[in-house]
Amino acid sequence: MKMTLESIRSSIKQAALAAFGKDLKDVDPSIAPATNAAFGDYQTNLALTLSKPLKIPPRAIAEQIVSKLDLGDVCEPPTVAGPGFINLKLKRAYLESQLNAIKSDPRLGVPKAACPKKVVVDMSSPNIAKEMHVGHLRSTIIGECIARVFEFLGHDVLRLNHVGDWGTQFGMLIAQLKEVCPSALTCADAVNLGDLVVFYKQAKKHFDEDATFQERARQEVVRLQSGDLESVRAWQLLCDQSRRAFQDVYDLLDVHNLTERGESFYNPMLADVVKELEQLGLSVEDQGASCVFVDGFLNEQGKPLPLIVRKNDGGFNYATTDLASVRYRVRQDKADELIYVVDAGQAAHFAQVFAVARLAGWLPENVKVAHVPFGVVQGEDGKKLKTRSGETVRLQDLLDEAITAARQELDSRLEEEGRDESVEFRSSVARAIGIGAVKYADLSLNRMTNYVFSFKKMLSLQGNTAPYMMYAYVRVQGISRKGDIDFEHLPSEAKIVLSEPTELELAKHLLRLDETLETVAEELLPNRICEFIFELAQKFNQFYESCPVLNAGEEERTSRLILCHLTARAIRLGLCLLGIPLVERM
RNA sequence: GCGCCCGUAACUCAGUGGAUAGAGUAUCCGCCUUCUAAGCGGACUGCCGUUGGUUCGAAUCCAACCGGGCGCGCCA
Repeated sequence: MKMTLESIRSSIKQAALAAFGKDLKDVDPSIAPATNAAFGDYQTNLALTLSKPLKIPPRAIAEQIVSKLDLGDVCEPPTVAGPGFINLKLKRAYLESQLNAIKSDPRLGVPKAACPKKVVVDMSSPNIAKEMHVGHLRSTIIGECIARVFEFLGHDVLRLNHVGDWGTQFGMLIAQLKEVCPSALTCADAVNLGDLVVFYKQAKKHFDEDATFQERARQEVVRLQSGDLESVRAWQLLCDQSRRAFQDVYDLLDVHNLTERGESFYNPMLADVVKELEQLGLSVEDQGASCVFVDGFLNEQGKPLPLIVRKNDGGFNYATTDLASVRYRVRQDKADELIYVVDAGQAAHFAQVFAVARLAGWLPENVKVAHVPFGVVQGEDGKKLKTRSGETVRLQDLLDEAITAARQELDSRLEEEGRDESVEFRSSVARAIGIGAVKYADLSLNRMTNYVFSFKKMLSLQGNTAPYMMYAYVRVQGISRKGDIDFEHLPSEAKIVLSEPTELELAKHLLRLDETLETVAEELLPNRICEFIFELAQKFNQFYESCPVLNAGEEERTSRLILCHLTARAIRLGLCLLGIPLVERM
């Protein structure tokens, strides 16, 4: 359908040139979807924009453009409305031919990128020896969705997990374990992640209360950082233990190909990052720390705010690591686009890091960089989500609970409908619905807004939810079972014929998939995909309601079967890009 | 104090320069002898936080203010 937009654009532009001459050769034809279906399918407000520079009333401009306009077989004759809108309506025959063209296209008419890019997506980033929580959920699933969209568009995507696996807290933890649970430092599986979290909390308390323990913790940091074999081995065990717990969550969320490159990965580069900044004359010593000052960043006294790249104790911090990551991803990974899916609270930090990276020349102008921020997940009280007792909610528990709730819902519905289904069926459907509901509830909102986490809402199976989408898909599969239809092997000469209004609506929507995905890749907003498939599911249900499929006359029957199949494929693709599982029956 | 984000229907949210501002939920009224009613149709609901400004045109851009969230020099 991109072809459609392109061809309309160029037609409008040619008409404008023909009517008003070469001054308009750089004009943007500003084609937009119609604001109201009654006006047609697309509109342009070009005449209103041109009125002032041309000193001609907009309506007259619109009429002159229309008189020169040749839209061939694509649109009905254009009309001028209101103050000077030009309304365009796609021809039925054109829609039919477009659908006939995409029905045998595995990509549903979405072209691959002409210039594939290397895209690095920084996502998830949990901390070793800590539980994953809802903040990681957002980063993980938003990042995964963005990664899948770029991949589908033909780009080369590298998903990176910037885990928190380094820093002073490990000294604390190791010192504590030496005292209370030395086996954890020498053998695998002596403790699980839950135990580690407890030890971590003990360590923190101990650290705050006991000066001699503080000293021991610091020595452990030094030993670890100097590469002491025993310390490194202990650290690796801790990391492995956490990694296994993370993997359970990733499996549940269907996240794969996530390359772990934690903070420790960048250790060997940090000194050089700082050195290069010095050589470039970008950093200065201030209160014993090495700092880079960039215009426009101020602290609470209104004084210039530094980006500290080496602390006064000689150690490096996360700014150094993040700078190293930018440099490495451009130099070694040869990235064309860097995406950091990190909560909105880090916006200032990333702005500063990117600014310094630009100054240092590590981020050339042709490399795009984007911090993809997202809002906080709140509890019913409007504060950051916590359990009743004030603890962080474990992501694993949250997902388990969603599956359990979905299972209860399913069981009671099956009983109501008098259906007898196997345990395997029940668990796999409950899992798909539970996980799908949590993901969809998150991805369907604009990622910038904070949202209130509510099982009741996200598992409610009505409205703009994953199950609604799954249900539309299941309905199509139901047709296939009932009519013994093999969608993959419909007669190749079969043609789409559109007659009913709901068929036309569904057809037009199906043809807008590529515009949608292009927008998602530009704006990095997964909720646009949700919006697209939600409207698709709605239009399908309307069609399903008013157009019999299996009982229709022969030409219509096959045409509608194709329409059903295209819808199912589009929903499947949309959900797949969102990372949401699908079921054939539910 | 400074910076960033947010403020749209009773509720949860779409909507970043165009025509009468849209969905879902909730509420109410209809529709199952016909492919799964987790559905469809209809009704109801709005000083788009406030006040100014820019513009032919503003929920959208600018300024100030009010209310909420987050961040702001050695944690990451």
